[in-house]
Amino acid sequence: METICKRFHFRIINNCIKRIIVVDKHKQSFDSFLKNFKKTVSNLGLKNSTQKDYILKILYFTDKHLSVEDIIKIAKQEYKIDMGIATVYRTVKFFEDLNIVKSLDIADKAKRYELNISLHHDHMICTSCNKILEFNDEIIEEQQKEVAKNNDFILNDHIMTIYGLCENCQ
Amino acid sequence: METICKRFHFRIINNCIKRIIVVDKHKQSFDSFLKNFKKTVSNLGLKNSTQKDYILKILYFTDKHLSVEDIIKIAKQEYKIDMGIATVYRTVKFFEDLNIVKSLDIADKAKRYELNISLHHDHMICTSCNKILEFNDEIIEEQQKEVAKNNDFILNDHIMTIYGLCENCQ
DNA sequence: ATGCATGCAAAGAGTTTGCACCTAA
DNA sequence: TTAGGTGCAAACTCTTTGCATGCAT
Repeated sequence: METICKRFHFRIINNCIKRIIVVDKHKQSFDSFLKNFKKTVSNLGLKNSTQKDYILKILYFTDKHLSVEDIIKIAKQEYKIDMGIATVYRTVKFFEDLNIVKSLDIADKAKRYELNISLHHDHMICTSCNKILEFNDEIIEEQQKEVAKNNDFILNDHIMTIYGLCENCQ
Repeated sequence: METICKRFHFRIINNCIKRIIVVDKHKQSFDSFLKNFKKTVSNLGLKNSTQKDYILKILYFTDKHLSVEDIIKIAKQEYKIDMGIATVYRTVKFFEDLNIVKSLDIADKAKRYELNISLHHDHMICTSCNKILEFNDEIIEEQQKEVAKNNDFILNDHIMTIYGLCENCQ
């Protein structure tokens, strides 16, 4: 059972959703996303910058979970732009505050960042090759609400990460 | 529906299990646990030390998730022992390798450690007061296996953390 | 013109490592 | 006796901050 969800560029396999980012197809939606973002920044009384734009663009057009160093490297290689590390840290933090970016802790290593504009999903991390797979499972989502309710806890967010061996590393 | 599981010092509420560590009751079981641990260390051709013993004891007799600094503080206050920070880092890492300790990443802060000798459980963290509640939910556990299976992933471990507001902070 | 944003470098926080000394076996 | 353990300090990695300058509005 496999369906392709064109709208969100997700492939749905047995209730699990893997994100497939098809860069070119996003082009148009990115432009409007960026425009919208810039407006939000203005409305907050803050200033736009090419750095913010590029960091957003880099996060938008990747299927990976990037560290701050990754972002700087991509900016340099793909866009021939040098960005100060402090700027990138400040910007991803700002994006987190705006709730358009989520951070992900991977054992021992630097924090990684990803855009938070698609469906909520969780992660499977291969402990051998460090590959990150994404999934979304309705039953787990529902059951979490149940658990929170039973503990008088107001659920705002959650992280779920499965560690193991991916197909190739077994 | 509420049962008390005396053996493991857990209270079971609506399928959710909260750990209640009753320190005194553990006394006897700790002694045998420690004995067993020391034997394991010997069998590995490694050496025991009072530092290892105390770190194990501190982790055993707490219901909190301790950072390395916490462990040093408790050692000093409760047991009048000074331990080098490097020793504590090395020891908790060693415990992790032995699979008797698990580490827990909390946003932005130092890693926290807990013993891994009881039932598997996950965490709910209050974003207001930082309190950590533990829970275990069979449906979620099962569904994770399902997800892993559907993605050709061999599940070894997982982390699940719910963020929200606890009863008191709402 | 104003005030937020940037980049650099220095400072901080958390963790690891080298080394001389100590101690369990 | 000797291999591993410990504590100190230095090193390292990741992240934050202060400040002069740059740039969007």
